[in-house]
Amino acid sequence: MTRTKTVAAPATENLCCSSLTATPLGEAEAVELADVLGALADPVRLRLLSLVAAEGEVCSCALEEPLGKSQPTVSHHTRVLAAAGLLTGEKRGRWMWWSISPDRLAAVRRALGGPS
Amino acid sequence: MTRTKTVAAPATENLCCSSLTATPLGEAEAVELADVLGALADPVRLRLLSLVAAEGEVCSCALEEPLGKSQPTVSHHTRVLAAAGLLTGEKRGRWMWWSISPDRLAAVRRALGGPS
DNA sequence: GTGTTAGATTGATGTTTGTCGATACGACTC
DNA sequence: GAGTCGTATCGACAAACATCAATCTAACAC
Repeated sequence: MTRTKTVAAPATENLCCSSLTATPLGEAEAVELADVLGALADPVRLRLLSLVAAEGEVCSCALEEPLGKSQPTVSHHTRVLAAAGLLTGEKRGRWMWWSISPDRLAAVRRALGGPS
Repeated sequence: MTRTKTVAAPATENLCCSSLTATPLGEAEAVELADVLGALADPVRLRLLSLVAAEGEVCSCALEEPLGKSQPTVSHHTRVLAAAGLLTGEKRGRWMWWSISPDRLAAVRRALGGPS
């Protein structure tokens, strides 16, 4: 009956109150923000995010070819992005469907000194 | 007579036209953006940027203590940030003064899907 | 049940990165 | 000139990371 299971909890970070350009960043906040930015700081993951954003929702199997990476590598990258809260995965039958978490990306922009 | 010398060219990247949420990101654009994000994806560098942003202009020597890092390490991080175009250095006498390049940070936010 | 397929996990490997001690360079003072 | 002080660079080392082949798991079809 094609069960549905949501996966990859949005990590424990909240990323809510820090801003580069505002008050001096605390150690813990810096580590949090660096983690998310680290998830973004890879060309393959950026293109992956971009593909998902363009389609709205993408199956894992539809990522290997445009990215030119092996299946384990794609799985690794989706995992990293999901752990950073940037991607949300939902398993439907045999397929894993990914969509982006727009709030999370907005939080990163805000932490980078964007409009609150 | 205390010469002034500007240092650290803003790198060759322009980072002008790419946006994660718009059209699919090309390989080259992804690498460019990943480079800048990689420069940001470090807790020490984030705190360094934050310190500079708070003060407006900071001497290298005033960074070692609040960051808790050795002089070569601080020099390494300022170099990485300057190479990414996020920091601008100006040597005045024996001291190196750093300030942030706000345009660059704004470009990163835009590339991350912010308002154009 | 068997076979097939999509995805995750494991293990290994080569590369990159953060860190610091030692040293070299440049600007100043005397 | 000699000495001092702030930075940059070099070399080394450990930790983190991207990648893929091999394997395991889960969901289907028959």
